[in-house]
Amino acid sequence: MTDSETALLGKATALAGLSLAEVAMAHSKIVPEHILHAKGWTGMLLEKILGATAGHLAEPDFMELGIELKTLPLDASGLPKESTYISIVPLTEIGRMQWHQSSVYKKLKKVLWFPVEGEKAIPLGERRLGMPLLWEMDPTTEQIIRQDWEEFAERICLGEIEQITAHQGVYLQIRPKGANARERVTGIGEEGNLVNTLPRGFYLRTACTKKILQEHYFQTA
DNA sequence: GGATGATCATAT
DNA sequence: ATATGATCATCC
Repeated sequence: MTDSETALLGKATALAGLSLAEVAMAHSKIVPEHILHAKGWTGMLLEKILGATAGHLAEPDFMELGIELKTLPLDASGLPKESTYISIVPLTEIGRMQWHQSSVYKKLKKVLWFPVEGEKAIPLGERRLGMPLLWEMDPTTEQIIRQDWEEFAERICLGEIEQITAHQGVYLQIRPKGANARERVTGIGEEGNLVNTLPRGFYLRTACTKKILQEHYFQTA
């Protein structure tokens, strides 16, 4: 591990066990009353505290380190509660891209996973942070995600975006990603023409994050 | 109860 | 307008 990686992991590890209220107070932030109107608050808080730099770019949060920060909401059993948003699907360009150029690869290559209590019964401020994990995508996982991505890329450039549902993909899935169902962006139609369609995002299924947690937080035989 | 499709807030 | 941060609400 490089010095800057060690420093980042150290800063993150120092937060483990703290409640979001404690973390927020230490940084003069107010905990929102209702998470319904503050869905991304935890992730943005940690980005700010840890010094993420990428902003809205299609690059990892810590660009110089190539590390993406992801909070991981856990249920009462300590398993991931939700899928993880990765990036927007570049509908008109994905056909000309290679796996290693994709934002999915760039963002998942190295991830600082930050588990956080995610049960709705726990008020946002009382939710505690878990022990962060600096994770590097292993060849087995990459193979699965890469195959998912390449299948999606092929279907999208063949104009099949409207036929893709969240059911496709082993670890990766494509779901709508926008303000609402009336949003429109440019995509590729069935005749190879440009059409208006819903914006889509890549998401990582809990099947993948469950496995990551299993392999790194639990005793294995 | 889990997953899918829809939605909410913010930054630039 | 489009990206980021995600969780909600409903269906199965």
